[in-house]
Amino acid sequence: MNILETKIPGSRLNDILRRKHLSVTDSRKKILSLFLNSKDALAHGDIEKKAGEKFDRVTVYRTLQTFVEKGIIHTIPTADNSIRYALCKECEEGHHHDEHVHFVCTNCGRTICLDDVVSPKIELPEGYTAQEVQVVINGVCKDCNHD
Amino acid sequence: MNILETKIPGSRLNDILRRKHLSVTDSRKKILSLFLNSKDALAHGDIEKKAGEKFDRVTVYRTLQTFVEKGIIHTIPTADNSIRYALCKECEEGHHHDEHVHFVCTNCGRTICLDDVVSPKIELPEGYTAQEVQVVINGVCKDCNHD
DNA sequence: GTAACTGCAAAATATTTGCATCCTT
DNA sequence: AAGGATGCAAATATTTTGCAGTTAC
Repeated sequence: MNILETKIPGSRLNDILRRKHLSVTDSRKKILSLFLNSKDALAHGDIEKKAGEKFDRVTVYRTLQTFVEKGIIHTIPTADNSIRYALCKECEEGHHHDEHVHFVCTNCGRTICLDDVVSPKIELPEGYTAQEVQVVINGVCKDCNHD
Repeated sequence: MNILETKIPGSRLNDILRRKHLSVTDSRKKILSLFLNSKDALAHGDIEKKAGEKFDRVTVYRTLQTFVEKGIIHTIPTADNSIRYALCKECEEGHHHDEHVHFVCTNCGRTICLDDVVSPKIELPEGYTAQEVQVVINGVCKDCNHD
């Protein structure tokens, strides 16, 4: 079985899946490699396109759901309907906390994890307790600002 | 024409719509009154339910879209697929800036605008410029913490 | 060999569009 | 009266479900 045109060694894909007690299959390796090779967050549609005709649409849905449940990827809410998914540094190490800032470029449309920018502490009104803080910043990304 | 079981005076509904150069219709008044009467953000489905069988599903879609375009309501991205809409204090005054924090209760599921909690300034990496900062906090709300 | 995963078909949902009719201004 | 808004029908798009066949372990 080949490693599906990627820079990511197959062993690494295996490791990540195994660590999450998932069986290693072509579709999971392929989809995981898409995330590992992408700097940006991916929407369901992106994954279908990038994976080619190789996998059933339903398999993509199920794989993404499994990955989210196992903490391999996380969802990023965006103002337009399209949920995006991203695998981030922290997630790879096994402990899932996506308390970093997400950036959506209004020019190129890319959604980017800013792993190094941590969500700020926010004072909540009396009675509210926070579990998770999601920050999505819309603006112009590095690449687009160069033009 | 009656004012559709609401605490909001019809004149106020008219004013808001007129100010946005929208013609005053039953569906718009009804949907606007739902927002004015609700402390929480509403999803498309909520609105259909609360409006009863009175309006066509398509009208709800079109009305929400119009309201967003005119800045009467704004969208709140959430991690689950469901976009929610809310009319906030600032919006009523005509200038649309939703730079406040949104709170999603993991217990009761409500989405709440915390109008008084302002989004923090966030240091971005070199090259990135911010236009809008969306903050969504998941946690337990005031009401649910009382139990 | 067994449990888990995939693909296919189809159902269930959600959203968009076109057009004739009705309502607001 | 004219333009805009609505409702209905239907086209699309999206997501979920059931099940039989296949694959990983």
